[in-house]
Amino acid sequence: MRHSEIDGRPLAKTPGTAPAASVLAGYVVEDQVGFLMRRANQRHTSIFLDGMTEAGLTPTQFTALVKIVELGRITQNHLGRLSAMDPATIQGVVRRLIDRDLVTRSAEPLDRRTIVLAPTKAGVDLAARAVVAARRITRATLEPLTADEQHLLLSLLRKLG
Amino acid sequence: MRHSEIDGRPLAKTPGTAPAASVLAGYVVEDQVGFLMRRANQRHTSIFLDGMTEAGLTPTQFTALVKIVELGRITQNHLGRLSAMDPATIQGVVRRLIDRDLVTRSAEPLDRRTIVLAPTKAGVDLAARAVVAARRITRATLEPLTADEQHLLLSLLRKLG
DNA sequence: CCACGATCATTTGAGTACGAATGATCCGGA
DNA sequence: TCCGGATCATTCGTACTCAAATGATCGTGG
Repeated sequence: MRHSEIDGRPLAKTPGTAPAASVLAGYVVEDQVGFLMRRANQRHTSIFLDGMTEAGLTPTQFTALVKIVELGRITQNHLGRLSAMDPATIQGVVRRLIDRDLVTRSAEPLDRRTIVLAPTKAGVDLAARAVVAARRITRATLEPLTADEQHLLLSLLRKLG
Repeated sequence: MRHSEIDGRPLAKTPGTAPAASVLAGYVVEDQVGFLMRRANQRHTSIFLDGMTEAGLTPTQFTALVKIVELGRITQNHLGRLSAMDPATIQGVVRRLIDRDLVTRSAEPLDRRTIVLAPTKAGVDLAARAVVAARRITRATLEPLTADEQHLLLSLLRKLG
């Protein structure tokens, strides 16, 4: 059990490179939090994009737009912090919202470093419709769980945040 | 409650574009699964990269390498399925592992469409060291939760996968 | 008042993620 | 046998994600 023998498994026929699952010492990647969260996220993103085709928003674009509509006027970096995106990320997300005329940017005379974002009428309207879709998306994502499990998951994720 | 008045919140001073948080109808982005999972994932990725600097592996590179070491010989697309990555993604991940001489690729005469991947000695050695770091990373990620909560979270994520 | 540290926004580079298209190969049924 | 559908790997385009560097501006302590 301590010599580097290969146990039951079929040996690789590659000359020189002997595979040794034993070096992993029982580590199972697919049981790790990271792997499971990545998979869960992938599934949710897929559900999101499917359910959001009409609005044509990605998860991050949706988050940013909702916060802008909610707050009316907000600075770009501040929006990023509220939306859990760093300055480099929020920059691209906001640019795409502006390109689609969902958001406007204007100078802030009181602090010339910043740029103030505000929703357009189209942005508010789209956000309203997108929120309806988002509720469906949340339900679909959580559908494999019972109501109790759903609340449990949310509270655990909150603690992890 | 049904007319589109603005409730307590301070009104935006932008002329023309009146923000209306009411159109969101009580929707709170930061309470949604998608938002919470994205945040939890960000935190884990950050912990992972910090704890994996010695090995210099990203989460996906680590996952792919571990599966290759575990299986000894494996086809690229098959590896992608086991690692939860589509063909386009696994291609780049594997290329970087090959560039670092952690993995070799060889032709498969029995099916000339496929490419067989196998770990090098350096790949096996690195995987062994990386697994040690990965156990620490998993502990650090789950540290805010009690032991019971940790198991609960994993089982909920598994159901969601 | 001015110099220094902090903050704002942007850019670049590397990596993950996926849809869609492509070309090569495989395989099963007519 | 050969044809059509499936699978394999690659490439392209778009988007998110972060680190690091940059330049502009702000605010404060000396």
